[in-house]
Amino acid sequence: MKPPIAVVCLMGPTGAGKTAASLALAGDFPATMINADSRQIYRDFSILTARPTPEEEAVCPHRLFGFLPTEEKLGAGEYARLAGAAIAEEHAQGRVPLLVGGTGLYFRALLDGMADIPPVPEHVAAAWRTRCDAEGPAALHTRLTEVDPATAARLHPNDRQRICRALEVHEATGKPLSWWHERPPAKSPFRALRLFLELPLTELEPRLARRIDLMIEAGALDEARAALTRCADPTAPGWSGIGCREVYAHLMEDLPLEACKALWLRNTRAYAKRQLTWFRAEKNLVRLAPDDIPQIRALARAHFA
RNA sequence: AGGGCAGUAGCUCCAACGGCUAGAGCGGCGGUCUCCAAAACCGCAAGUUGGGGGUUCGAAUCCCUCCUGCCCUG
Repeated sequence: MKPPIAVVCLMGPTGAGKTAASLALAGDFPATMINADSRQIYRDFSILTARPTPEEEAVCPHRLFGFLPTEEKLGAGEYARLAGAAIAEEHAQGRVPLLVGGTGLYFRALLDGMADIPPVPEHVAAAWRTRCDAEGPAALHTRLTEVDPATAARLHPNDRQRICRALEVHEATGKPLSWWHERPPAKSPFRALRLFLELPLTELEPRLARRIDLMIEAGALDEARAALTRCADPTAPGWSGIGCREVYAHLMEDLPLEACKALWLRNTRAYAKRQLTWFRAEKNLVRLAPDDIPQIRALARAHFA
């Protein structure tokens, strides 16, 4: 049994300043940034997902940023596999992994592990989604009650996304989802310091508004136009990011720029709020102010020592 | 100035003939989350129905008046 690998995580709502804080740490260690953001993985959306700039990326190695085409998606399990492998490689080379991102589920999958469910073939998943569209989620919920009563009991009849997931897992593996969940996940190979950069919504909102203007100045619209030439399907996974879809509506559906920006801000704000809700319930977090760089550095130093 | 139309939750709007506790979507607030997660889902709060008066057992709804906005005519 190998000793656990020490990692430091910088978590927090969008716009809190995670990237800036992470760069402050880069000078203290031979750091490698590991992306833990489900949007910054996309190759064609750099500005729109607030990815580190090329200058920022030049400071130290960055991994799992901007590698996925727009039409592909990355589930939490697959993310955990990739990130886990990247961390092990970096650690083996004497580097210090710094996980930076705002996707709570990705952190959970990587750090706490998930049930070891084999991948479900896409055609199986698609078939259930199609059936759900035709029959409605309540009908499938009733069906789920028969094959997996435990899961059905905790899912709302309207929750089509999770009902379909439970049914496809049952079909693909022959075991109910609850059976998989009962098996404890493997012990985490990481010793993680979880730093949560917290900012109340009232302070976040003006920052988010300003960031939208900065993104547009930085060429967000041109970035979206370029992305369109590679993938023009607005339902593709990469287009579902906040900012991407509003800009798509502006470019392709005559949404005026001002309306686009207003919608963009609302959606970003709502997302930040959901993140705060998620992390509020999360245990083992050290909560600190995003601009408390000395404290962040001290905690990281102590953790890696 | 005259005529017409409108005013209902923060926003956009629905409420046959006057008749259950004035509803919905969005937003807001709170929550859930073990593989679409910047996703998906759930709960809650919120209205002196522009103001005032009148008719009526009962008015968002009918009548009068005032206020505000839009349109038409001059």
